[in-house]
Amino acid sequence: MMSEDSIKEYLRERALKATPIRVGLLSLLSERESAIPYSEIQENLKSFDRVTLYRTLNALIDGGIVHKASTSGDETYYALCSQKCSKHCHKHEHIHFKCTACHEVSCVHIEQAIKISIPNFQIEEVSVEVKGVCDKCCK
Amino acid sequence: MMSEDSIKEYLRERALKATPIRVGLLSLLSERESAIPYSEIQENLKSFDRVTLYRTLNALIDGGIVHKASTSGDETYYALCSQKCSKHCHKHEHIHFKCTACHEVSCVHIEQAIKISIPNFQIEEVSVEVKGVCDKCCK
DNA sequence: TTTTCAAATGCAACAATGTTGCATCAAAAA
DNA sequence: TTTTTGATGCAACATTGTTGCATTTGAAAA
Repeated sequence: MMSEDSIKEYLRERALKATPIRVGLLSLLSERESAIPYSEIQENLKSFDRVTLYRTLNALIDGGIVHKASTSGDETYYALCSQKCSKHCHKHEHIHFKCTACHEVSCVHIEQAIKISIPNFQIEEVSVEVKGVCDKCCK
Repeated sequence: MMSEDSIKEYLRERALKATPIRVGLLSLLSERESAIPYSEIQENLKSFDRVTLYRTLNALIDGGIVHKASTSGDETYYALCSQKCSKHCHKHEHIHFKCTACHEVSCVHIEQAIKISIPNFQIEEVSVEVKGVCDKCCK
């Protein structure tokens, strides 16, 4: 959860103008712990043009503020990056977990690094998506 | 690489009629080692209706014969399942590797199982997608 | 505060992707 | 060969995503 002022400051730090749709998108993403599907973002920001929303999402992904999560399903989910990401370095040391019960997608930070090596292959990026039942639904 | 006859037999084993588009799709997928992007499949099978292709892909995925690979990029890739998959159990003990040089997507079988555990979460399925440079392009 | 200007927006038009209903056709079994 | 269930093709539609361009606006300079 971020205040409007801190969102604006955050945007300016990244050389992005603090426009209403950007502030709206970041508010939405920051007040939720889980990643949010595109359709829900669209619903929440439907006062803005659809094209503008696409451009906003791309601009914020480009700026290292937002990332796509769980693209393997039908819908694309979006979530805030940890503040360590930059324009040219989207590093996510977490996995995306999609709960098959509540359908929430969350970014789970894991202790052990995932290391994969394949002979003669040069690994640049590993993304892991896990499906199952989350702690809330396991109760 | 599978013969037309073995493809037909394979389909019937799974209670799927051996129609021309299904045989065509499976021929295409089996004569290639890597996963194939939708656009290329579409191009190869353009004599068939676009709708029929979608239904064919879904039917074969449903039947445990084909799976989607590397959905996180822009395009969906498709590949043959190992013959162990069934209608209700798509188990893939491999990762999807997308080469950033040649853009080929391949299913790489890895020795060590990927085990991920998160406290209080029940894990059902783990999918791993790796980007980097493949052995052919590393030379 | 007002001016300035690059960047962001909204709109129109388009392209690609994916889905549904329905009449017709064909694969596989009787 | 006939039958029948499931697959196909076509039309129409829905969603997702993109591009060009005129207009507006955020933020910095005057």
